Amino acid sequence: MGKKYTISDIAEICNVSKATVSRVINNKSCGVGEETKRRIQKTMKELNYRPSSLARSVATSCSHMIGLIIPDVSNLFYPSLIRGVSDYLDENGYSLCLSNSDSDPKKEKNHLLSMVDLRVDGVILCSGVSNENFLAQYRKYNVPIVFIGRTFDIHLSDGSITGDNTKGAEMAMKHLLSSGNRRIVYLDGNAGVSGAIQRYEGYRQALMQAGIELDESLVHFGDFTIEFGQTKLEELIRFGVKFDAVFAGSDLIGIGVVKALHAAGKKVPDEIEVIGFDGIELSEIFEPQLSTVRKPHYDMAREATRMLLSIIEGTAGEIRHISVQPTLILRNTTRKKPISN
Amino acid sequence: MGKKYTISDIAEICNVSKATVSRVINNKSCGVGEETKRRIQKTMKELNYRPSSLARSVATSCSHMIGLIIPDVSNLFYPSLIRGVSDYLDENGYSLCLSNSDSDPKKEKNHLLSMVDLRVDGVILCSGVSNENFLAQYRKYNVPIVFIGRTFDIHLSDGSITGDNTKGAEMAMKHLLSSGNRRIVYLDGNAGVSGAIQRYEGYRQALMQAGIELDESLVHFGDFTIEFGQTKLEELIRFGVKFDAVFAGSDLIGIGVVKALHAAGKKVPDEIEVIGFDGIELSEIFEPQLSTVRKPHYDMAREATRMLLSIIEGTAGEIRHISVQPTLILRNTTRKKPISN
DNA sequence: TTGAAAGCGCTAACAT
DNA sequence: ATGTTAGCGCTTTCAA
Repeated sequence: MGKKYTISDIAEICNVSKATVSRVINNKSCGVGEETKRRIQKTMKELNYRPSSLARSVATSCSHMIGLIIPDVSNLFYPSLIRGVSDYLDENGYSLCLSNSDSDPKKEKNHLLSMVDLRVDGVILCSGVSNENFLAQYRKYNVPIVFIGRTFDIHLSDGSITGDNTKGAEMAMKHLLSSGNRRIVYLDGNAGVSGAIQRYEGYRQALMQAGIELDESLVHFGDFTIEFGQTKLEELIRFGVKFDAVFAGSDLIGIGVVKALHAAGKKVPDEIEVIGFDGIELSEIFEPQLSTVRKPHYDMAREATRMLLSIIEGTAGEIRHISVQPTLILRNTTRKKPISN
Repeated sequence: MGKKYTISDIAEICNVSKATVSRVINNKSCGVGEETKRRIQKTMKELNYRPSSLARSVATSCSHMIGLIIPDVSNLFYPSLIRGVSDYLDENGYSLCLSNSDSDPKKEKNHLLSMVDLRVDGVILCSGVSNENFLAQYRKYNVPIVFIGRTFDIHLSDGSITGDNTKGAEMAMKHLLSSGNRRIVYLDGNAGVSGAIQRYEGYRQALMQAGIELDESLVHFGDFTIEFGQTKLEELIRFGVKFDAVFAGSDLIGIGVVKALHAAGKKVPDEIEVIGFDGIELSEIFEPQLSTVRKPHYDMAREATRMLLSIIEGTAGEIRHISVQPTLILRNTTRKKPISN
């Protein structure tokens, strides 16, 4: 009891060759007699025989495993993204190998290499932080890779999908500007990250179009956390910086901002308006519900996975570098209702 | 460029046998001359050669992969748990295969079977919903399995770790009772789940000890979501049910409760006190911060993983079914400060 | 419809 | 210190 049967055992028991058993395992349409087929299936079931994916993988050099590397599962930003990948893989018979990079280039590199060791059929890299040098090297391993949420040189991946951060930032800023705000604080995560760079661009452009000069004392970069939003805003308040709204580069930062505002006795949105970015679940759960610029993470993740699998399976079409338009969600940290259109 | 080298290629190029290359790959302490070793390492590096974990897995029948099955990554409850597993695996050179069961026995079963196909070295099942029958069957496959957060017959797993839900519920209830509440609503997730059953027991006992008769109209089971907490509480309010506190079987439910209370214009905690369960990150982020009964998920996950690996590696000690004591965290949805002790 | 044989990339005795 | 040989569990020609 509990013995691990192999294809040879089944073959022997059924008085057929391994090849025949293999055929029914992969239910090759033709090539196996009905009776034989039934007999083999029966004993496989009876013996609780399960073909080893591992062995088939080495035989076919195709593992049906996909690697997903994200900064941190426990960051409230990623779960829906993972779920998108996981669901699409499930629906297509692939397994998911997950690892956390903590946005540390060294860890990211190691995990990326682990994935090639594991012979995954492809990998999805989220918000990668590797330097382009290593990524270029990585291509040597010939494992298809797609990026989510990070813009790199187009040759570094087989595909990518990101939100249009510049456009999103512009939307948020235009809204804030349109309700009369002039001094708008802008807080964002790591300054070097493409998303932040692009949002900064949107921030600048919106200001410029409104004829407002950019005040450096209002823009600050830190990381994508509640803590950063909270402490940085407390700091600004403490220093007596004047402002009438804040645009945050992530919902987490935005929530930190609201917390700081509350703690300081400022009414949101009556005195200060705030808009976040991303549209994570938490932005809707938190009270007051955060106005934000939403990117459809779950769907983006599915799409990225679809791209990857189509590349792997050689059925890939053309447009492989996608930028999706975010949408402005006005909730309770902004005053106006959505502008009709 | 981009060719996939194998151990044979390396052997050939270095004029040695595969065995020798294998030795340096696994850096067997003895058995390889210094010079040969360097030479082999050099060409491995130059050619970007990476040994196939897959192939080694079939050769050694040990994959260094662990399967983790959870209900839903995107449920705010699981991320820290996953992170605990992932971290411990990382530290020990194992890979993680993740899948979502959606608490659906059928999916759970399929994923469990996928894991044996993948020949993972062991699996961790979170809040499993399979019937004990299947779980008993599953043992036939001889893959070590540990449970987190669900109590099953001890023979169904090689180990398990759960919070002491009964005790936790009692703690919450005693606190609520001690501040004068008599009519305490109790909302929990799926009635069939062991956690809920145990908490119900704690609820009953606390009431009994306080000499209060259990009022069935105050207890309701649904699922572990904000929506359930919210809609059920709205319902109770609408029906005019009288109560002065609520104990929720999960933080998510608790937050839903607070939302409903706010919407109904009830002051929390002044008019109604509420205590949640679990101690997820959100309970601390949400405003008002939720009082709760915390279980150390991250550490529990690490411990479960430690148990699993020690079983796999045959270094397992004894106590394999652990129940951890939760702690009462009093925050802003309860009136009193912690009772000194 | 079925089988024999070679091969996938690696490890592990057992020799030398 | 190194090589030979036989596997690990499966797939895949090529024949029959």
